[in-house]
Amino acid sequence: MRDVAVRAGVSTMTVSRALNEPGKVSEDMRERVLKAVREIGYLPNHLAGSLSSNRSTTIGLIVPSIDNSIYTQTVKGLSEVLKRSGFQLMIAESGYDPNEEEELITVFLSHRVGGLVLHSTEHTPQAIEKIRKSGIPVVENGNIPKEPLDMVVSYSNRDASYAMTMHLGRLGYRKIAFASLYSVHNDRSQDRLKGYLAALKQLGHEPDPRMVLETGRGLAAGAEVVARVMQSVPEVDALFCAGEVLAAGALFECQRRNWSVPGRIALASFDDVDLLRHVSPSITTLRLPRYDIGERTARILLSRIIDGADHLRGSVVDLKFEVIQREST
Amino acid sequence: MRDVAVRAGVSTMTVSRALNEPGKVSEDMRERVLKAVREIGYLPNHLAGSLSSNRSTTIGLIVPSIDNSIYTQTVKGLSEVLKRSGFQLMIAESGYDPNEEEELITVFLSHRVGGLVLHSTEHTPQAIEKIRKSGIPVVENGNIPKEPLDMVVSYSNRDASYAMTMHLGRLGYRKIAFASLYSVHNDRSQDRLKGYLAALKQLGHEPDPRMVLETGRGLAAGAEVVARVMQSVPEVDALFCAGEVLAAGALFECQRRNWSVPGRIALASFDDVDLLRHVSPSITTLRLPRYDIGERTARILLSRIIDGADHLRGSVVDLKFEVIQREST
DNA sequence: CCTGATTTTGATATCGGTAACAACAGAATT
DNA sequence: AATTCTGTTGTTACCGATATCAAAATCAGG
Repeated sequence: MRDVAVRAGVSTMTVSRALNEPGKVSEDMRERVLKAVREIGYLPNHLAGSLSSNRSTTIGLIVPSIDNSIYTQTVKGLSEVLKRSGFQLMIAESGYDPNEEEELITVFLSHRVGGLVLHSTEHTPQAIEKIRKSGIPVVENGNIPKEPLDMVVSYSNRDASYAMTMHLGRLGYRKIAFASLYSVHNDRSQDRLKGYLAALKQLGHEPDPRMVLETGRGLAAGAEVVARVMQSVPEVDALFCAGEVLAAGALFECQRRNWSVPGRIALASFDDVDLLRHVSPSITTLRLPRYDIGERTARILLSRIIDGADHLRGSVVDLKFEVIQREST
Repeated sequence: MRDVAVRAGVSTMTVSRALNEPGKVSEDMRERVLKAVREIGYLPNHLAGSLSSNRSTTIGLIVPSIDNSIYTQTVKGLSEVLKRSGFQLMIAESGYDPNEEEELITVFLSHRVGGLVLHSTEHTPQAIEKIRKSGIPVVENGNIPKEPLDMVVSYSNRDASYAMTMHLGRLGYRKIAFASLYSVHNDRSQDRLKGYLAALKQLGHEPDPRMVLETGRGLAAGAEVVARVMQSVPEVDALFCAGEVLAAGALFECQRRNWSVPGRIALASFDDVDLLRHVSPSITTLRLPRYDIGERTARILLSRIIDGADHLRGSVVDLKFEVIQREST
């Protein structure tokens, strides 16, 4: 930058202003500086800028697992909005482990990120303490927690699960089984279970532990889960797979075993992934606002950082979801 | 840091050393500093550190599209290795646009990343110039380009496509159609086509423009493409879908139309995604070293950055792939 | 116990910018 | 014409660390 200043015959301060606050510099001065910048091929040093101004255009994002197709839409929404404002995204994965998350939060704070996006809503006390102390804005967006850290942009896992279970009940299914991902350190799973149980109660169905299952991710897990429940509770007439592509895996297994869907057993899913629409029978599912979550998260974060919109502190955005009735129920 | 130094009754330099070069500081001194760090809850400022030392622990990654399941495995491999060495990942998406890529490269260079990972292998001359000038190590990993920018960790799209086409030929298919993603600004697609054509030549088949198709991403695109080729070339007996889940989409379409697979038409795919294994018939495909690419990329980059392994400059790592024969061919 | 070698610690400049305020010019006000 | 205001540019200090070299402390050998 010194070089640019010399070449343009001005002070570094003027160069800085010409580049970052064009309004505060005269027209021809700006021209002169930009010319020098071009001639020298000058690249501003963002580290120095952030350090000096104590402002950062980097946002830290922590997801449980990068290779989970579910989050990618949210990341895309985040990324697109942030990019438009010249912000960068630093991404790391916590592996569903709060301690690991804490570690990553520490690293991100060290990097002086301007904001933090956490998919998980379960954090260690130390992590919470550190974030509080740092004072940077945070958005949680995997769920709507009881005690938000700061801001929240999400849908309610409990409500969505409740809605789908009620939907199945209204369609006349009497023995509705429920499968979710493992619920340790995963309050999304826990809340989905709560929604399911609340709906059963509302429907007047008796909950049956044999019809509440947990499993891993992937098509194989879905296959396993439908086989397990058919075996232990033959009279089951519907299975709500509250996780990723479990329902598709279940469907493939049903086809292999010649269990008609939805005749013998109905299947419902969580999340509107492409696959569920294209199998036959197509699978009833919930459409969740994955992309919107990312977009809104970015917007609200930018408002806080750029506009200093302090009234947004602690705000909770509960985005809507939708039950999509298809052939499998 | 000043606070820590005061509290421990030493200079900031000693604090810095105690934290970053423990070997250069006496045992009890280190203890005293660490104690002060804990008491104060001191978080090092990474920006200041990088600025001062002119070293960076941030790696920039540019992928064409974040929501592409194909890349997530690679990102995971990268992420895991980098995390272990205390490096961070900055991710952005170029939207398959070299100009956008150039812009992002500029931003990353401004952030003084320690290394760059590019999935695309097509860059603007200015982008190349800037990277050269910056002197940071770069890895390309979407393909093996003719003229690498620096290092390459990838598999050969051409070779993989060739291998699958030859596989189909050896199985006895005579009319092998080929579908890929749009090839503008996508040399992966272009190379896959080259591999296909080379194999046809080798097999002594006549290439037929009606059997070479391009389409978008997703299951619907796969469905469309199989319908299109069956319509225009009824005697086609195999379709090699060289992109993502196209083959699965094609399979679903075949099932809807009652075209038996592989009886009426055989299907082959690119990339070993879970889905292809679980449909029936299961789909013949290529297993590509997606995770390994990320891992190796990270390793080679770290060698260059940490160990200054200059002999690695310009090295090309061609990772192996594998044809997986399944029921669909 | 002294000398020279080796650690260990500290002082100072610097990395590349921006904040805050000062200086100056020309325009507007009186 | 003197005064005030406004807009533009410059000066200086500092952001929070590390590099570099100097100083002090420790150690070994004679």
